[in-house]
Amino acid sequence: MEIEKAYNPKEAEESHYQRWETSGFFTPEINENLDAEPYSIVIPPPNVTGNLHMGHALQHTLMDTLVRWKRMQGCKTLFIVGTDHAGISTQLMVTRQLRRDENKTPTDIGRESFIQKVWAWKEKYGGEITRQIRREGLSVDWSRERFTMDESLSRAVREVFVRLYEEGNIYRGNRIVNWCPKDKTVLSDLEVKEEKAKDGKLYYLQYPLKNSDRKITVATTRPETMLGDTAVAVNPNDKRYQDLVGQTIELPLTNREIPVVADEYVESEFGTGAVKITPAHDPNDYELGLRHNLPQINVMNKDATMNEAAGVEFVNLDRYDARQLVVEKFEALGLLEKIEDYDVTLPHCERCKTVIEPLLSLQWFVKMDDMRDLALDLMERESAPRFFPEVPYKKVYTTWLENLRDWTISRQLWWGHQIPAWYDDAGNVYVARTESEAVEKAGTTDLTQDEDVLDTWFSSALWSFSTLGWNGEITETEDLKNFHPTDVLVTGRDIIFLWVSRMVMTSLKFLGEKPFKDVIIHGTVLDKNGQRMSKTKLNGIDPLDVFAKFGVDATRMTLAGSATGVDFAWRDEKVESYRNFANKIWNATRFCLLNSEGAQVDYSYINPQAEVREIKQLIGDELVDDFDEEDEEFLDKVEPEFVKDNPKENLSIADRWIISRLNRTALDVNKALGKYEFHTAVSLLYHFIWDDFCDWYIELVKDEITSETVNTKRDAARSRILTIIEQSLRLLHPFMPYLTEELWQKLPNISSELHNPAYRSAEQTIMLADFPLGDKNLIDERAESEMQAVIDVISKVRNIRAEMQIKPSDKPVIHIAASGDAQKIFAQNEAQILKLARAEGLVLSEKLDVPKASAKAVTPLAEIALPLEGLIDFEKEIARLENQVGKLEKEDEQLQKQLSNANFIERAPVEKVQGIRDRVAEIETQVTALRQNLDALR
RNA sequence: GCCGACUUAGCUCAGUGGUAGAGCACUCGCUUCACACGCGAUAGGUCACAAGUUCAAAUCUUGUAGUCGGCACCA
Repeated sequence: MEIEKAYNPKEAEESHYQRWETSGFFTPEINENLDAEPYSIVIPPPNVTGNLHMGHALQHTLMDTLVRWKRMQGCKTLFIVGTDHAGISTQLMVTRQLRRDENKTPTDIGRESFIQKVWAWKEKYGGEITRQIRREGLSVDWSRERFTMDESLSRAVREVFVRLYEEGNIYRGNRIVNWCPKDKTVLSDLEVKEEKAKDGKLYYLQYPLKNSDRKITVATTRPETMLGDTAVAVNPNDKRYQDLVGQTIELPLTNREIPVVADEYVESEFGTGAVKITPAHDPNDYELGLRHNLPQINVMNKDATMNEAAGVEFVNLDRYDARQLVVEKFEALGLLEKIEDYDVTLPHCERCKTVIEPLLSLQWFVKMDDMRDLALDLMERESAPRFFPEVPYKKVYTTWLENLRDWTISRQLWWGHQIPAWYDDAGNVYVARTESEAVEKAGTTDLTQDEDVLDTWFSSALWSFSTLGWNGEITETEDLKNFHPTDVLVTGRDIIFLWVSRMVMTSLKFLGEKPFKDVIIHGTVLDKNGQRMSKTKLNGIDPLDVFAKFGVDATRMTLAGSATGVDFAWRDEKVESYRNFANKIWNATRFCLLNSEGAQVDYSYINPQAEVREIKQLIGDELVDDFDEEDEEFLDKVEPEFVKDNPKENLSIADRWIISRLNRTALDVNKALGKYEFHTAVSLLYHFIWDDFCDWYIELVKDEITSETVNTKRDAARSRILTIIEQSLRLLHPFMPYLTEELWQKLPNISSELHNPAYRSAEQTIMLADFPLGDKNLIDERAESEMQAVIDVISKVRNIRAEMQIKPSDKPVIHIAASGDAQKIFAQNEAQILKLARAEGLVLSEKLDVPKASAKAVTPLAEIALPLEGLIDFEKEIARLENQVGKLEKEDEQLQKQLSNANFIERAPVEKVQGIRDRVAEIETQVTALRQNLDALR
């Protein structure tokens, strides 16, 4: 068989995905088992404008690993994929393109044609992210791909809106909101990021009192807002100002008069103890204004320039220019007391980084209280959803819910779900699922729909069930029945509030069940200096570059290999090591294939009992109707017939050892994945395959495998190693889909017969093979410890060889002194010991009888000596032995310290104490032997 | 201001109440017939610091320092 010397990821990556997809392997319908347990995950929908980044790659890898694992186990598996319309960023992108290509603004072309342009843009470029998802190898069901603005999903949005409105949980009102002057839309609190201002200043302005020489000083960071001041407030208990309460101020730069009011909100100790009140431009002032019936004067336009209410001198000035002018004018009037440097953190638009302007504005809001309580109850009652890692996210999530405030859901955009509210001439509002429903309610066709659209996250909040068909009108589908609640949500911590919690709330509210059982919060991939990757810092690592350089599978291993929930700095070296790992597997398989004549993949070669059981079952079925597997007598009767001379039963220590290790690994991998400890699974597989299988097992059986003598024994050995690699590939498949499929298809005797029973009629693929669960009965402690004894001997001899600088071509004789039982083990593995330790003879005895010029070593079960006449450097040998004695004695010292502690003997568990005593005895034996050797050398 | 996480070998990170682990880098040796993206053998750590709980602490508790993150407030 022709097989390349090195793994070429690109070839494998290009050849399998399309077949997987078109053969329907990704759809749940591929599962023929009617009773199969369902398993489902919805992908966090990436922005339709988006490009794949490392965060996606990480979460996608984790989800796909779980899905592939469960699918191989026979679950009816659904992995839902789709994209998010991403209101603001998509609108911005198309706006930019419109300006570049046609030098027009959205307003120039009008709402309808602009939206058409966005759809056209989406058709043309929106597929980029889905192409990249395919590249990652994700086993998502493309036949169920969704977009948040699909007709059914949009219907779901309107349904939810109408129902929340009708029960009074959605309302329209005037509130101080976060206004982005650049994007010209309102933002929710979660889309605002607080950042330190570079050179913040605090301005002290003096306001003269009417009919008095007195002035009252207020401090502000935003002097331009004074043009909209409608009061000055002081604390009622502040003696300095008590007499001024109720008096009138002549507000400079305006011809308005404003009152001094008293309010508990003002802290006397802070600043001057007097606060200027601008109800239209500050949330606290707004509240205070309501309490004191103050007018609200909006002095700004939507782009943060001043409006006419600010006065003729200021109109159309940008807010910062206006600030400058206000300060200059106060100075000219002699009313500028001072300017201090001041550290302020200012709210910024998360997307465009513009400083947010708090603005009084008429918007739509959701009252969250009812839904919040549903989510909190769920956590209280069922501890659901379960967060991984639980600390700190369970608390973060709960605390946020407890302090939840109303959600601003309207956005001044055109791209998105237009708010299903219509107004008649009189300004009456009709909220309805459709325009005709609104017309019916209003009794007139003369209606105008609300111009605004909904926050993108409003539709995302419905994602877990809207993708499965729920839209209010349709509330029951096969998919909903089978796959909701979904099993696990995998996402970043930045959207726990924006998305995770809102999905929980809407799902509980509208379906009466949670959207998912578990939530995995993955870590953040940082750059190699531990900095967050960002577009502005240009330190981002493009997953596609990494794919091209090291392969998709190596990248996936790197990502899955990081501990769940923990941030980690990106290292190309790490991917490189998994690239090497891929190559290692490639070559191990290559070796097996180069020696595969007469061999086949057949599980009974590594688990003869499975075959025995199967045959017994067969015979049993023929002999008696109600064959009972537990019927020992019966079993014994049928056994000898076919067990005799079965080559599959001829297992060496090494065979039993690797089978034991394989099953242990399989058990542990399943256990780790069950706890979402991907990194544990990765590490188990890495070390089983590289260390146990490649470094030891292949070497141990190499001579037998490559033997030119054709016989059943050789073929059995070949079948065995092939089957072990086949099982290993299955275990690895959820992590490294391309490599494992590529190799699996090359193995002899591969067929759908190896599939999980649920997929027997599907075209052959490793992704539907039965995932090895591991068999406890095949764990062979004895084989493991016996193999360890052999490995110890080989390692010690290798150590002597290296330290004594013995040429590879020099082949000494190994003398081993050991107990009779141990001698038997070494005798059974003589050929392997000689080969791997590069020796030409093995002498076994109770006691060593070797010349003085010998190098020696001890293992727990054996004393080893290599007669090295003429090769031995006595000085070096003494140093080497002393080094070993030193290590053992250091350990002995620590253990003795424990044993000399009476409390330890008394209180520590008996087996612990005994374990230490045993170890001490072992050390003593070894030290004695080594010392005798030292004495002999001196 | 409140809450939280992290600090382990040169680097990046696992780990855990009972003798410190990996990958990479380093040192030495190897054209050993799957693989130099390899093989073999070493070396390297008072597990941030201090106190406490315990027979036993790198692991639990408290405090300190540094790093990072979330939330709130900001006249």
